[in-house]
Amino acid sequence: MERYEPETIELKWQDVWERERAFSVPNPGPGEMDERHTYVLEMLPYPSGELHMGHVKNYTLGDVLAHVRRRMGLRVLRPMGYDAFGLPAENAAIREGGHPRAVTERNIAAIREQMRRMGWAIDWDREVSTSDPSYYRWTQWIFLRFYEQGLAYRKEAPVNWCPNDQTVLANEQVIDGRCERCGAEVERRNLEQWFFRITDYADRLLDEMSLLESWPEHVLTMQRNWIGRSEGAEVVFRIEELDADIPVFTTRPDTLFGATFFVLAPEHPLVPELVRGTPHEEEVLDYARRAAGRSAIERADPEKEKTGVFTGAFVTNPVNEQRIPIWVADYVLMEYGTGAIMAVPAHDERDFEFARRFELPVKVVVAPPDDELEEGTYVPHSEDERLVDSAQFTGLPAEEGKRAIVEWLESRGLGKAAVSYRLRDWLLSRQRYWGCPIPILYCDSCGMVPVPDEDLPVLLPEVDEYLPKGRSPLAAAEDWVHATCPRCGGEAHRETDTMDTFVDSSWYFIRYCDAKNDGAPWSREIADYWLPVNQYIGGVEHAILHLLYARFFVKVLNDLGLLGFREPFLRLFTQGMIHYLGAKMSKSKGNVLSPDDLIATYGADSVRLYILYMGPAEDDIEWQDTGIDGMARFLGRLWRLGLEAAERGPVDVPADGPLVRRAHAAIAKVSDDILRRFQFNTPIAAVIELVNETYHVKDDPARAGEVRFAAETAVSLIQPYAPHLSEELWERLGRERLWEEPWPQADPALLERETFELVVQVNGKVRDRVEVPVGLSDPELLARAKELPRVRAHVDGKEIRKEIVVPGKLVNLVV
RNA sequence: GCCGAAGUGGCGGAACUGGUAGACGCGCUGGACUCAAAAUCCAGUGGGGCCACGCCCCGUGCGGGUUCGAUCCCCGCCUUCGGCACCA
Repeated sequence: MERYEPETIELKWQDVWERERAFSVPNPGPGEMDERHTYVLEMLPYPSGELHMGHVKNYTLGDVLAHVRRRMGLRVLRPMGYDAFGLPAENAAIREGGHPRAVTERNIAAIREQMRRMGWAIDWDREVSTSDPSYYRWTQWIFLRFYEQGLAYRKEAPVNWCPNDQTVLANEQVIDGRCERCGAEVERRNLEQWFFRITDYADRLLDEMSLLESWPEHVLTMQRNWIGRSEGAEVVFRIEELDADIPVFTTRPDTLFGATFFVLAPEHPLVPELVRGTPHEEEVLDYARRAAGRSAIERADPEKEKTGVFTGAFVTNPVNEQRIPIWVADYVLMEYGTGAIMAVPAHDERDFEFARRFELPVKVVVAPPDDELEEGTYVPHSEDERLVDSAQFTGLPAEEGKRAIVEWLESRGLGKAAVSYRLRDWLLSRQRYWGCPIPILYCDSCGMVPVPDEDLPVLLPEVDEYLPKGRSPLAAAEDWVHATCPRCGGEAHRETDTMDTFVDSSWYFIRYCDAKNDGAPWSREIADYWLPVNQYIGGVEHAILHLLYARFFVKVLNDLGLLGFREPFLRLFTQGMIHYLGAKMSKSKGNVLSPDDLIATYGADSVRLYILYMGPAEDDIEWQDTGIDGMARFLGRLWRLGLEAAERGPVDVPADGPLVRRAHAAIAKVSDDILRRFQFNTPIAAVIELVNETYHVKDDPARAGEVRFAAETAVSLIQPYAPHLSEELWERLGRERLWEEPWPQADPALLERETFELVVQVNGKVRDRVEVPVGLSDPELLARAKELPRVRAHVDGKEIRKEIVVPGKLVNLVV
């Protein structure tokens, strides 16, 4: 018999699919706008190298889903593109040596070939690359719309600087004080940079989570933590000496009477003023300078003892007119709240630690009712606490106390209820070459001027030296930098920073809908037809970064009237990572598996099957070298089964029979697992079982019809996983175009059973099983159970105290 | 420290709504075919015990609880992984 040779079959069908543009899905025409459709999207790859096993898993998952949904009769959008601008691609170019464009194009070509070789059913007519002028023209266009709304702005602020990548980073790109991409310790620098006002959308990013259909709870939690909304109050403290008011943010206005000192962040702008000409000036400024020089990691070290200096100045607590000393300490962060705090050591662990170190008073103002007050100690938060020693508020429960004190402050103009967020505005400018130019001009007389829409795209200039050097390499392109002001016609120069790559990827899923449109980024009608994405699939590493940014973009674009929906991704699935030899795969560890090698050895179908068979798709899993052998063996079995059925020729398929019923059970199981449970490993096991059972009776001539039906069903069900082999067998079985064949339907009548195995327990322990007809009454089932000898051995001579019958399943006798 | 997820054979995992624990695959053992090997096919495979071809006991991280019945629900621990972390 002809051997199963994956490579021959796979190349053949890949050619067919490409020739026929088999998976291209045109946009609906005017009369088709109500057609049933779905958008299956996987996160697009960075072309910073070739595809790795994580991509293989990601895109195979999406592929299975897209195949099944298409065969269910839906119009399925399943596009692909490349996140080609940005640090990953540029660093790859520097590593490999070569111009970023050349290296990126080479990587894209390699990835495209790998995708083709995996047999993924992609609509290649919508392919998009974010570094292509036809794409980034619209990234710039969107930027200008944000700019017009005041949502893109420039300001000087302390920012994160990566000394290795020689650029600033967004907060989201700093992990434990280190650069997300290269691991270098980031530095603080005061620089003028471009920001997106994502903080304006903080509440909507939280509240509109309710519009999502299905996101993993841990991703929502991560986003909530990242946004970090806290409710409290802003309270104004007065510095008489400077005739100035300093607001602080607190979540505990109920502890206001317990404020015994006050702390400013070292970077607080009032610090120099406060100490000018005083004996404390030198010491305080010196402390502020040293704090500025410390890295974020050093400053946040929880082991470190708290440091600080007294300024010699005092503020007045608005609730009791008490004057409390002002300190400067680096445990107060300039970026959060107002950069100043009221310190309540009795009710805040950090303030308590500081108070002990510098021998400052500790005053308890909130405590459980019967607590014996011990002054000078830390009193942790408790459920039933009430205010003590707090003038007219004494005795109120803490929650009521908060409200009452805030009201009192508001009525006197000394404070107000306030909300604070951990989220910062998104720093989007980068001092790197390989990115989307920011379409802004600086005119000597008009100031900052946006590039008019009709002048887009602002093309990325060619430069000789694109290596990072701390300021944008674009500045070296002098001809490009020099421009004419579109307003006054005078001299102007271009913004030379480029955009963060996450800007590019915040709207690519919209462009896919209308990828060839050169008059607009998309047609709203088309975008509203396909979007929001019904199923998004990708790695959990983007839980905050990309997924938060894309949600923000869609909300803004919705406000601008450019989109008719507010959330981009209704359902999100985060796949687990693939480990190899006990660790995450990485080049430095030398434990990288190459998809190409695996395809060469086993064929794409076996790789596709095994990557999903290994375990639940959301779990991290360990790749086992021998595991894939099982998939190759299974496909070999199915191959022989199919060929033998094909050779036997057409036979009548009986309407019923044990194997026919098994096949229908498999249809039900596979469909339910994929479509309802989103579980991709167990369907494979179900088809393997069907094939094994069929294999055992394949040579029985009396059952040829059943065997044929079971074999065809197995081929059809495994098509989303192993499309090449399935297509080949389908053709040899005298059929064609399995990828367009309607998804099989299980006949409910054939899923019904005439008998079932009744489990009989005594005291909850299984003692016997017996095959009985479906539909017996409870007393009949009990009677059957009690007849069984093994049951009698445990029951005879004892009194049956209770009888439990679970219809269709089991009987439990309690003695 | 706070928040979240997970712990099941030699291994990856299955058990969907509280109802047969270990589906399916890997590995391993024995057998068939073969001069031999590969491939393929068949059978077995959680641990222990015995009056051993059938039955008994134990068994889903640990200790309790609820229930006729718990991998599943509740309480308390342990371990691992992930996120946040001087955020006032």
